[in-house]
Amino acid sequence: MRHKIMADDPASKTPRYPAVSPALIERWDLLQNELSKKIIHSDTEDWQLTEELHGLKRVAGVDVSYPSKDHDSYECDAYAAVVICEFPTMKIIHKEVQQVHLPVPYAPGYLAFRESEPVVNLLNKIMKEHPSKVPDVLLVDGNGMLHPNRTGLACHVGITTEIPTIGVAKNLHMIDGIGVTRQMLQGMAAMGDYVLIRDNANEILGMALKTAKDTKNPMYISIGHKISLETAKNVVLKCCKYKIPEPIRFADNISREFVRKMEEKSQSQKT
DNA sequence: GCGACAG
DNA sequence: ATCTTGTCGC
Repeated sequence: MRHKIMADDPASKTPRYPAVSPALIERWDLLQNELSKKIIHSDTEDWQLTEELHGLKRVAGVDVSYPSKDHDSYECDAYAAVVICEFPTMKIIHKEVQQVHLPVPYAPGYLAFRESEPVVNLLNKIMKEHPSKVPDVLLVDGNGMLHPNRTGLACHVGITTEIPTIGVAKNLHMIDGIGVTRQMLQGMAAMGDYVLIRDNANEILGMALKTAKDTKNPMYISIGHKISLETAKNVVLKCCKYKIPEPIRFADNISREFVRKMEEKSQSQKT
């Protein structure tokens, strides 16, 4: 059962998010419950068979950045970016950036309905125009199975593109009251240390993973599609030079850069 | 009892 | 997600 979210609470003085209609939320829940049945929780690719990930050639990161003035409105324009890196060197071999229109707001638990379409479109473009550069695995900023309906953004993107995906979140999303306490994280000292996160039925949803030596907070990793959590952890660690895995960090930088340029341009047009 | 909630 | 300065440490 889901917790009530702030956007649905009319008594809230300062709603954190624009309201999404209950009817739409209901449809989204149904869609996610259907999608969750299609998730493949295990390794399906040859490169996933060894600890060294022999045969893994390309890892991509995706991100969407927003203009500061629009980020809290119902719909807005944004920039989506996909950066493909060579594995394991993390050298950028391809990037795609595109201005996109997002027709619905962010609502906790339903990020995919805002961001998955633009991301999938970019990946489709790559498959069509640069088939030799299609990534073997995709790191998605956000959650996979570590999600109220076990179907976060990474699952949506993985199922529609059929590319193995991993959810990589900087913050923990509240699920059925499950939190990660300081107590749970206190043993994590070295890069690669982790704590499994389970739901009330004791099913493993993901993990808190220490991805760099000098970070206080872990990253939250979960599977999206066509990969095991163990392999997902392995991929993420091998992509990390800093706290954020390189492909996501690059995609973040590039999409932000485009937002900045867009804002400068609209500013100069006013004057 | 209230509040917590990926980006 | 975005707004933002300095500051502590290797």
